[in-house]
Amino acid sequence: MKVSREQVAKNRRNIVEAASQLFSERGFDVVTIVDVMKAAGLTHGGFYGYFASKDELIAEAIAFSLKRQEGFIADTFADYCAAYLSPGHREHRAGGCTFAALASEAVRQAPEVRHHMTETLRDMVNTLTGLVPENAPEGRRRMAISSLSAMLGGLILSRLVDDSVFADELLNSNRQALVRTDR
Amino acid sequence: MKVSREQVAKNRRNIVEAASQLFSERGFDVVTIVDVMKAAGLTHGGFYGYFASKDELIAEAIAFSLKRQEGFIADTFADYCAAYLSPGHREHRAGGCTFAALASEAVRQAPEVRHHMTETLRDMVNTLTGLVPENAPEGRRRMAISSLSAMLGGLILSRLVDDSVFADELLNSNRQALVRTDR
DNA sequence: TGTACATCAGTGAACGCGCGTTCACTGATGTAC
DNA sequence: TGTACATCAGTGAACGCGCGTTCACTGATGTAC
Repeated sequence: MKVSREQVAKNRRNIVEAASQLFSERGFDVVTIVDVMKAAGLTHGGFYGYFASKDELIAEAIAFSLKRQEGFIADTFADYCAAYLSPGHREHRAGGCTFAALASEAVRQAPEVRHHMTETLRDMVNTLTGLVPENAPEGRRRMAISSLSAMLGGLILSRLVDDSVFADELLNSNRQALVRTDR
Repeated sequence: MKVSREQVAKNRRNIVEAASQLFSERGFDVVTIVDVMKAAGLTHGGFYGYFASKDELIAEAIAFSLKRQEGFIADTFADYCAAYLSPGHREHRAGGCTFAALASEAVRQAPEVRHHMTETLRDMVNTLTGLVPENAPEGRRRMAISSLSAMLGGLILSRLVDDSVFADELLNSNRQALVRTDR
């Protein structure tokens, strides 16, 4: 049955948001269109009224994930690191860092998706460059890049490891190493 | 047709090695058994004479990848970083670091696979702890963990980015940040 | 050492299943009068 | 404002395809004499 225009807009948002979360949690290949539509409260048949293909949904879902990620701001470098390297972030794959969630799979997506991720990463580096506690300006950007890399790697490893003590150590050691270089 | 015992052993090794490379390049879900068997010079029907399931192959292929990875040694911390953060490693997903290649997908594999990766990571941390240029012993382990995280994150981002200048910067900044902290 | 035969690794057709995708149909929406 | 009808979002059955997996068959291997 036909639904109202507002409902259509709402459904579209629900589909993209559900896809964004499910892809981040389980990956592009594992999550099916049936999964996404069910999570959005619809049946699979209606999908192609909104998107031309699963790939189109993937592109839009990643765009949504990246946009939400840009809303993540911190007042200080230490706050940024503490939030990124927190157990909460480790447990919350769906709403966390897109790069950490889809790290090794995103490389194989459409050029447009990779490009969008590249530009978002550029923004993140610039943002962090402004926060980094370092005097020399060219050292600041370098430190932003290395800090971001360490946080990403640390979070990924912490999620992978099956020993909770080791997992916590991976988070804490990275945080301590990053804030220790404050000077 | 039946083949000799040596050929059987050789075929098994070929299957595992082909799987290891293909999984690292393209991921577990994308690579099919037909792909693997073809790469090993066989047809798909023979697969189940060697393995009970695709999951069993995945476990063995990862074990192979991790074992090969353990053969990667460096004399100094700087050498280790330079080799890991090299353009060659970035381009060579198939034979490179398993953690970087399968970062976000390995989490969803069998507990046994995650456990194996955990123990290998532990070994890598210990190895690097011995190489790290730092006096305080408890600072050495922390530095090994943060360095490994930064290298992993840096390599993953460098592979993801669609701008080669930015990709190189991600590698170089990480390397410089790591060797600069030599003291 | 040579021969006869049982073994069994490899082949390729075939299976069931679940995926992405299509489509005829339904019935609420929203427009025209 | 009320009514009649065209529109079209959502449904669920159905499609083709490729996947993991099975199996009857083949013919080289390796063993028993």
